[in-house]
Amino acid sequence: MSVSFEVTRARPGVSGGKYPADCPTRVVLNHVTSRWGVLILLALEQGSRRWGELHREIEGISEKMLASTLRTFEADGIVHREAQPTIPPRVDYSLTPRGQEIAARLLPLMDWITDNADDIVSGR
Amino acid sequence: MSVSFEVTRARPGVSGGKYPADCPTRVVLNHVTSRWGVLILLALEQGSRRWGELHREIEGISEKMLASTLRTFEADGIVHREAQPTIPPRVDYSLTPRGQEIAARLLPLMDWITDNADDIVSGR
DNA sequence: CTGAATCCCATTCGATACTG
DNA sequence: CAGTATCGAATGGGATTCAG
Repeated sequence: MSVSFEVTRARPGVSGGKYPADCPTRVVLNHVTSRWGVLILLALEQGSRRWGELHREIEGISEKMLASTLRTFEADGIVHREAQPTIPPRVDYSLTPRGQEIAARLLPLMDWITDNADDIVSGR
Repeated sequence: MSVSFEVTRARPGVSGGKYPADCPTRVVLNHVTSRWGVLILLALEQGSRRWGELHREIEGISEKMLASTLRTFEADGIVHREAQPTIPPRVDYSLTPRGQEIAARLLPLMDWITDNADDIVSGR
């Protein structure tokens, strides 16, 4: 299969490389690290969530940003959306396998931040 | 009314927790995942860099954002700034131990993104 | 209940020009 | 070289309204 290019810049992984502006990497990175992206992924990492649950759990997010971030992730194949055509409607969001891989790599970061945020913010 | 939450601590790491809007965690998370934060940290993870090197290596970043992101990280104790009072001036940036801990947790994420970005963006 | 659509303001971001 | 100053543009995000 012609091997996805080492072109993506003959680099040994990210380490050692540059960060071309036009790289798909940038797009995905921006989605994941978007203002609410990490929080949504971490919430879903703990299991499927309904719209309202996400809205409540992620304090401060507006309906607009929750909707648009979820749609972006759905298009990326990171989040799965399952709507039940009932009344009232019920929609569940969950991570796809791909989303789970990302979330798994986000957990160590968040745990570290959780442990150190107080010190950092208070200038220690 | 104080209410200094031990709440923030009462949880078993992030896993299982909520994400209070006023939590220092949010502040740090927003710094790290700011538009250029991750790229700067990963560039510095490979070693000390001069201003101009960072500017060249991180394609697309404006001088303004490079300056302000670096200052934020410096205030957080994540990046160390060392200026030599020479002419022309020379300023080196490097990760503090704290910054290295963060960067170490960013590498697995970036490596995964590097490996999968093409598929995601092209809709596979 | 789960959104989509619209309006509008605040903040962020980027390009350019300028300085020690 | 390493920034700062400024300004206009883009984006984020709140509030409200509407719909299935």
